[in-house]
Order: sequence, then C-alpha cells, then structure tokens
Amino acid sequence: MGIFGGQGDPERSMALLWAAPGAGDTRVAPGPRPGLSVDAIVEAAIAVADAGPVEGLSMRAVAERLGRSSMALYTYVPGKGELLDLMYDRVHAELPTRYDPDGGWRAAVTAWAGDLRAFYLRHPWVLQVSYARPVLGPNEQAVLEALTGILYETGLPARTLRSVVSALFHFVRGMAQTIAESRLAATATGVSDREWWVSRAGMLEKVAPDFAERFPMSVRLGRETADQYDDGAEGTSYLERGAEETFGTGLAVLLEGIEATRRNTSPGGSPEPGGAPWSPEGRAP
Amino acid sequence: MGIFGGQGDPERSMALLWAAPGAGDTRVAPGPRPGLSVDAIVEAAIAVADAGPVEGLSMRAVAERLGRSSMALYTYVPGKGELLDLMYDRVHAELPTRYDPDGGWRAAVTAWAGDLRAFYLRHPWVLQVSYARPVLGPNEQAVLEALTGILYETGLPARTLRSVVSALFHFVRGMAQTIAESRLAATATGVSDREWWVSRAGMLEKVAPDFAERFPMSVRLGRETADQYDDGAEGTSYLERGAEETFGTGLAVLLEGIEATRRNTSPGGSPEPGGAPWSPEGRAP
DNA sequence: CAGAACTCCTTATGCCGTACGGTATTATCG
DNA sequence: CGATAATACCGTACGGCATAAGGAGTTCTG
Repeated sequence: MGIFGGQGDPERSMALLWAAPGAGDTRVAPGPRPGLSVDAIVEAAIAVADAGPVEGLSMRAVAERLGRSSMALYTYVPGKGELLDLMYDRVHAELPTRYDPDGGWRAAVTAWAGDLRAFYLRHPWVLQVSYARPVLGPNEQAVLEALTGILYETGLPARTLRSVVSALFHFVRGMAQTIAESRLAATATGVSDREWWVSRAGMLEKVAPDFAERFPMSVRLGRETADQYDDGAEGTSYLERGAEETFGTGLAVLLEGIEATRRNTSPGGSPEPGGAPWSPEGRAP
Repeated sequence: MGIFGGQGDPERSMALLWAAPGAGDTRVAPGPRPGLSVDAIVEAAIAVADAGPVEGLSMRAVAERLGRSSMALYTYVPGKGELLDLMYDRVHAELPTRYDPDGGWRAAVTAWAGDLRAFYLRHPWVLQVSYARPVLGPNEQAVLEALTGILYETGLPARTLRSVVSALFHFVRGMAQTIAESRLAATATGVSDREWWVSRAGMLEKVAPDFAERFPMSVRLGRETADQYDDGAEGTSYLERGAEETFGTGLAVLLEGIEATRRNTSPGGSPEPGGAPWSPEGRAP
C-alpha cells in the first residue's frame, strides 16, 4: 500500500534527499529573508504525522504548525509526495547503522529486527510509503547496508541473501503494521482490542451459528491458543502481548530457515535452498 | 497501509458479510422497486478497483458505472468503509478452500502461497485493507482455514503455528505488494522499472559520488546479483522476474525454518524454536 | 384513496492538493 | 538615491472527495 512519493522532477528530489545537512547557509540572493527551511518543514510534518493517523497529514496542517499558509510550503518543497519522501528518509536516521558482529549473525539480525519494529511503531506512517520504487535516500540505504553486512556473515550466496533481506523486511513491516493499525483503531474508536474481539465473537455466533463446523481448524487453533493473555495485566494490550510473542517466534522460525539454508548450501552444492520449486502461475481461476 | 473498513453499526456489517448469497428475493415492502442490490454494487466496485489505482475507487465512480448518483448507494450500503469490507471478502471467494494433503505440507503451503500471490496481483487493492481488525467475513476465513489445516500436518504446537501463519501471510502480502505497486507505478508514469532504475542510478552517482565507500555491502550485493535478467526477454518485466525468484527462494527459506522448528520441537522438548530470545524493547533512541 | 415505506436525486458542507496571480521585502546595479 | 529583479508569502479558486439533509416520486398496505 502504499502512498506514492513525488513524481515531479526526480533530480530535484534526489538533490534534496542527499543534500548535506547544514548546507546552503551563505545568503546572497535578493528577496525577503526565508522564514522557513526544508528541514523545518520536514520536521513539522513528521511531528504532525507522528501525532495521529496518516490522513491527518495535510499541507494545511503542516503549515499551520509553522504559522504559515499551506501555499508557503511550495516555495521549499515541490509537493506533498516529495515532502513524504523527505520525511521518510529523515526518520530512518534514528536507526543504528551498525550491529556488533561478535555475537554472531543471529543475535545481530534479532537486534536489527527489534529496532526496526520499534521504529515502525514510533512512526507508523512510514509503513504507508510505497517500497516498490524506493525513496533511495541515504538513511534508508544505511539500514539496508547494516542488514546486508550482517547477513554476509552467513556465507549465503548473494541471490539467496537478497531473498532473505526481502523476507525479513516484509516480516517486520507486516508485524509492525498489524500492531500499529490496531493501536490506531483503538484510539480512533475508543474500543480496545479485547472489547472489539469479544463483541465480534458474539456477533459471529449470531450470524454464523455453523461456524465451528465450517471452520474446524480455525476453531481448534483458537481454542489451543486461547486464554493465555487473560491475566488482565496492565500496560500493553491483550492483542499486543500476543503480537509480541508472534513476532519473536516468527522471527526465530525465519532464523532457523536461514541457518538450515546455510547448511544446505555451504557444502558447495546447489545454490538453491531445498524444498519444492515454486512457479509463478496460481491455480485459482 | 491500511485503509480502514466501516465503523458504523458493526452488526449491520456482519449481517451483510455473512448473508446467504441468494437471500431476500421475496418482496413485500412498499416503495419503488429497488433498481440496485448490494451484490450489484459490490461487483461494480470491484470492477472499478481492479481497473486502476485504489484512489480511483470513489462512490461517484461506482455509482456512475451503475448509472446512478453516488447517494443512491447509501440506500444499500452504510458507507465506503463497509463497501470495502464487502468487496474484500467477496473476492476472497476466488481462492481455493482446500489443498491436497497427500503431497505433504510443503507442497500444499507452496501452492497456497502461489495462489494467494496471484490473487493479490489480480486485486492489488485488497492489500490496502487493514488487517489489524480483520473484516471477519466467511471467504477470508476459509483461506485462513485452508492454511491452518495444512500446517496442522506439521505437528507444530498451536502457538508456534499461529506465528507461522502470520509470517506466511506477511511474506506473501509484502512480496505481492512490491510487484503490484511496481506495476502501478509503471503504468501511471509510463516509465518501466528498468528505465526507472537506470535513471535513478545515474542520479545517485551525481548526487552521491562517495556511494561505494559509504555502502560497500549494498554495492557488493548489487554487483553479485546484477546482470542476471539482462537478456531483454519479453513478457514480464525486469524487476518482476527478479521478484519471482525472490519469492520462491524466500518461501523456501521459510519452509526450511518450519521444518527445522518442527524437528527441534517434536522430541517433546521446549515448545519454542531455537535461537536467541527476542525482547520487545528496541535499542534505537 | 390515505398514509406509510421506500428509492433516488439535488444540494450543501467541509475537507483535500495545488494552480494562479498579487503584494511586500530585499538584494544588486546605475 | 532610485530602479529593477528576485524572492517569500498569501488569498482565492478549482476540481475532487465522503456524506449529511431534505425533497420528489413510486409502490405497497390498510
């Protein structure tokens, strides 16, 4: 999903993204002194986006926070899309650029994933930015660089490594998104996760009394994992505690997969991990 | 990423979702004969959404396709959010509800993932619907049921199984989203993936001449995986062929992870897969 | 035939991004 | 000093969006 970044004059976008942080101080041009700066606008926009749902991020809202009219922003930034690209890369500077390799790649990947997860939860709007045509700013590149460096330790061939990088990103993004949206929904509607699920379960019973026969496996899974978080502890919500376990376990499974693939590969045999081959045609109509 | 579904009167939403397909034929109420139906509206909306980017899905556009005014839709459907929920569940009926268990769980999961991927590519807008507070319709439930059934074959404990289900969904969604957005960007801007990357690479060189020193691992990965798809074959695009390999390999790694976790677990020992434990605090500022 | 129930429409409100043109400010050049 | 040009910022306006409110016409039940 994704909201798309700017499309107007990519050269200008890239220049803005990669501009040295404190550049362009000396002023010689005529005209009134600039009261704003690209940096200030990006910062304000991040604050607005962090404060609520993505839809709240409007040019008007950002300008208001800076005491200007929305049109004043267009002096500094080509449009909303480009602003989003700048915000996107800027916040990525929060993430570590290096992980200690001494503890082994598993520990490093685990730390990387945890940091990224926490980062997405701090800035959920980042998850709205499309990653098909990446922003290609320096800070996101650094995050990718860190993970790539860690994974080269595994000795996996480059093509497999690329796949693993993708899988890890998608996993962390997906998990974080679930939690972020859940939080958002809770504050937006005033209904907690638990209340929501309880009420929904009740409705399901009414509207689909044959649920247990139609979906036996789902019911079984629900039964066997239920009641674990019913202790009513404070702090994180019902769903979030479950999500944390899901994250940890899922990540562990992925790491096991990397380890196993590594073992299969390193003898110098086929560069492909084992398992059934996959071909792109779906079987559905 | 996520557009949220309806929030007005959940009872009505659930009733609409779980309504029997051909129900409510006999007409006794006064008033003019209904010229539309929920089904017809949902179908039209799906057609509109499939035809282009999600932003093109507006109440006006759907109504226009049906020869009505946008407000006429509100007679049948509470609002856009609820309509989206209905569309979401409706298309999920395209997916198989059962996978042959005789070939083993690996083959079945592979088939499931391939089908789901193809499905998302047929209906990219589905990826925009939030899955934090699931729609909980019958057809999506059936997809979950199918995967759960397959995975119970592995003998994994329920809690691990839940994590694996999540990981698989996030993986397929993420991979499909990359391709879908890439296609969208290509048709929207008229610039192919390859052109885009080439042009971007050129800009990067200009704007960040020290790229190779700053990001050596990324450069190495790029070098070692480059030129594989340079044969200029027709059909699928440059990026998509890479994405297909990435999908297959990533899925294989995941399956390896499931297999390894299964082996670690089945002796009756700890129900947790191996590897470093994960704790929810990030280390970043 | 009266009244109620129902479908569908027109209109209006308040958002959004941003195009256009105007005004005030500040530098440089003569 | 005055003229000129470049710049920052603003007011207004356009076309889009979801949807609230209320009205017109249609079809049933009594």
